[in-house]
Amino acid sequence: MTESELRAADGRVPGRRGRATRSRLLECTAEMLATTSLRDLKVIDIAREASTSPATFYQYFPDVESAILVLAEEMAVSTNALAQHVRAANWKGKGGYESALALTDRFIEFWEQYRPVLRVVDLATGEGDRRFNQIRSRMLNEVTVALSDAVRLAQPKPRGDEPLDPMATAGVLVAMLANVASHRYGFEFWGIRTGDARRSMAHLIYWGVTGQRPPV
Amino acid sequence: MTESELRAADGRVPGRRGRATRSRLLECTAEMLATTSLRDLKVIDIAREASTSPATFYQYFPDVESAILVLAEEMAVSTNALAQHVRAANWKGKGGYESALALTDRFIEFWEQYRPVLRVVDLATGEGDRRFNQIRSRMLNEVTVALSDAVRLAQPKPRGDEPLDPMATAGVLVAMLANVASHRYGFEFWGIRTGDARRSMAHLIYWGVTGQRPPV
DNA sequence: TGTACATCAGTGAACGCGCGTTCACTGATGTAC
DNA sequence: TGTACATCAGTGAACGCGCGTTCACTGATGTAC
Repeated sequence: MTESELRAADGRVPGRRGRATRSRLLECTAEMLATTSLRDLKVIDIAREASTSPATFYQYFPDVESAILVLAEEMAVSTNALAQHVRAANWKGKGGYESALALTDRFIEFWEQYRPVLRVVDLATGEGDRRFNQIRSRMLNEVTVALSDAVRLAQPKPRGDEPLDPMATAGVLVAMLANVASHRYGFEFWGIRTGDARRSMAHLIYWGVTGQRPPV
Repeated sequence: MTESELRAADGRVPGRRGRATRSRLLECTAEMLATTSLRDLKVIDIAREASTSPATFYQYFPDVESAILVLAEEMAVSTNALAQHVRAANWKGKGGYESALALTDRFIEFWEQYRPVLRVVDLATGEGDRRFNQIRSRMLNEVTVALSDAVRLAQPKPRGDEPLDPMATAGVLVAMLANVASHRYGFEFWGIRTGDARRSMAHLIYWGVTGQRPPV
């Protein structure tokens, strides 16, 4: 286990050239996923697209899902940017509302960038695939925890009964962001303008985090 | 077009027996979908489950997706219960918070009931399938419009600048409900208790609808 | 109530495509001296 | 700098499974008289 070296299917340790081919295959997988359903994404096509042969694909990945899993892991790593953004944000007063708007934008950008991979992650998660499920959990967990810290700090002391659970509130807000981001098209279809959805989200985030009415 | 009669593949008009077989196939499709991914759901298996033959399946549906489409349409019809629930709700004071809690519960129940079909609807929508996309839009639209009416009525007159767009706020809230409902398992995984998520959602709904802080 | 005919319903068995997958091989690259 | 050998990398071509799909047929049900 000490050696977590990359290995080709037949046990070879890939050199420069091999690794280049492998990442070309990953790129092509990502590209094709943008225009093709997982169901219709065939090893042969990916290989052709990467101007190589199916046999080569199998040298690096046991199947298409495994290649996407690698892409998903790469994506998961880059969520820490979102989390850092949340941690760096200021949640007081007008600045807080700006932070909420900015977070909304970042989320939507992120989703846009990884839309095809996210599609598969969601699909596989829904079907009970453990590996994708873990990636999904891990990747959203970091942002959610960061946001829950913000909630914990910004929330006023409970006036009445028991306060809300910060992690629950953060989780719900992240769920909101995630779903709006992934169904933007549906919003437009209903005649909701992106700007309006953005402001509604920012309001809800501000409410959720601070417990206060936003300074419009 | 006047005759929108059900027709079997070869043009026959199904009688009692035929319609019974058809709905048995639908039932089995729904059942199997609960434990099988769309990818692995084969005509042969559905047919076997319904103790009939693949040839019979093709008598009533051109393929598996089409059968699921029928199930999705049935589901879409039953969303009007959700919409009616929203319309019947009272959003003032303590009762308003109760309404928010109740709506949350209804949503989660609904999602639980149709989880397998919703999975496919989301998947197909994500992949750009028009038919499923339309069903999704239609089914969420009714609730969203109902909720936007509530927002319009309950929202205080704009103090400062421009008010939020009610439809946008409603859409965002519905997105939140939908995503939390479909990823309940993920919440538990993070150690968030269902009760806490429920309260956080109700708070956000109350905020979104009334623009006021909830009466804890 | 019974018989004959028409139509509805279901299916066994087979065909064939398409794709996943593999293997024995050729070609490319690297390195030792 | 050149040559030989080892290892890395890539692939053509084929095999075969599994499934979608169909067709010609048998069986069931309904109805007319």
